[in-house]
Amino acid sequence: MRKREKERDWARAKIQAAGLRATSARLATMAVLRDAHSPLTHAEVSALLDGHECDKATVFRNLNDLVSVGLVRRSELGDHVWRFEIIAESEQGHGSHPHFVCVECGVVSCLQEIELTKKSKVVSQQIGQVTEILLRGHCNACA
Amino acid sequence: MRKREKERDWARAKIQAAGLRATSARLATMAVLRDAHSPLTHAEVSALLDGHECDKATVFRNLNDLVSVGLVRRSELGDHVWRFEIIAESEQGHGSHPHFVCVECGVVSCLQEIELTKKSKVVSQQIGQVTEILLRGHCNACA
DNA sequence: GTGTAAATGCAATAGGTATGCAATAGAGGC
DNA sequence: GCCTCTATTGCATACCTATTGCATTTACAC
Repeated sequence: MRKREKERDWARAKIQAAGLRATSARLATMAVLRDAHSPLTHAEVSALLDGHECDKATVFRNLNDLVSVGLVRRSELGDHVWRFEIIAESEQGHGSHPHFVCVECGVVSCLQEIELTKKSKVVSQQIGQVTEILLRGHCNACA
Repeated sequence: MRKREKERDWARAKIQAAGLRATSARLATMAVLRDAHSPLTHAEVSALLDGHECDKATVFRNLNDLVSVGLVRRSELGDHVWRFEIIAESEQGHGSHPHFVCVECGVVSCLQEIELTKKSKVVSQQIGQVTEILLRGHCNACA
C-alpha cells in the first residue's frame, strides 16, 4: 500500500520538523493514531502497539511529546483518562479555534464560528486572557 | 454570625431532604464548599476540613454522596482532578455555569455571565448538546 | 434512652500517570 | 558504511487520586 508509506514519511517529516527523532516507536504511534477513527486512550495505543514491543512508559512519554509539539491533541472526556488524537493536517496551524468534545464518543469537532458575546469577552478579560474555548456535551450522533 | 447558622440549617435540611443523614462531616463539607468561591478539589476540601478531623475517604465518599443527590456538582476541568462545587439554590435544575481555568497556576474561576452569541448557539446545536463551557488561558495574576 | 441502619475511620488497594537510570538506537559527520 | 554523541527506550519503581472492606461509631426514629 503506497498510502501507508506516504503517511509514514509524512509522520517522519513532521516529527523531525518538531525537533524530535523519528524513532520507530513514534512512527508506530503516529500510525496507530492515524488509523484510529476516534481519540485513543494511552492503554489503547499501548495495546495496538503491543506487537511492536513498546514499553508503556515509552508510549506514554511519546504521546506527551507529540502533544507538546502540537502533532497530537490530548483531551479528556470526563472519565479521568487522557485520550489522544492526531491533529489533521488541515487543522494544523490554526489551533486557536474553539472545540467541541463529545463526552460519550470522544469525537472532537472544530468550531470556527463560535464566539462569545461582547459582554462575555469583557467579563472574561477581567479574569484573564482566554486562549482556548472548549465546549463539552453530547454530539448529535450520541444524543 | 447569624448567617453561618442559617446556612448550616439550610445544608442540614437539604441533606436530609435528599435522604442522607446530616452528619457533622457532611455539614462541614457543605460549609467549606459554600465558602469557596470556586470549585475545590478533593484534596483542597480535605485540607480545609483538617481541623475538623475528617478522614480523606470520608470526605471523598461524602462529596460523591452529595453529588449523587444533586447538591454538589463534580466537574473536571482538564487536569484530571475532580472539582466539587456547591450548586447554588438559584442554579438548581439548570446546567452548570462556565469556568475559566488558568493553565499556569490552575486556578479555577466561575463565570456566571459568560454566554455565546446567538449565532454560536445555533452553530453549536448543530453539532450537539453543549453541557459545559470551559475557557482556558492565563489568569491576570500569571500573565 | 434505645435500637438499627447509615456513616465513619483506618488500612489497604487499584489504576492511571510519571520519573531515574543504565542501555540502546537515531542523525549527522567522516 | 562507520563512529560519535545525545535523544530515546526499557525496566523498575514511585506517585497520587480515587476506591473499597470491615469493625466501630453516630444520627435518627421510636
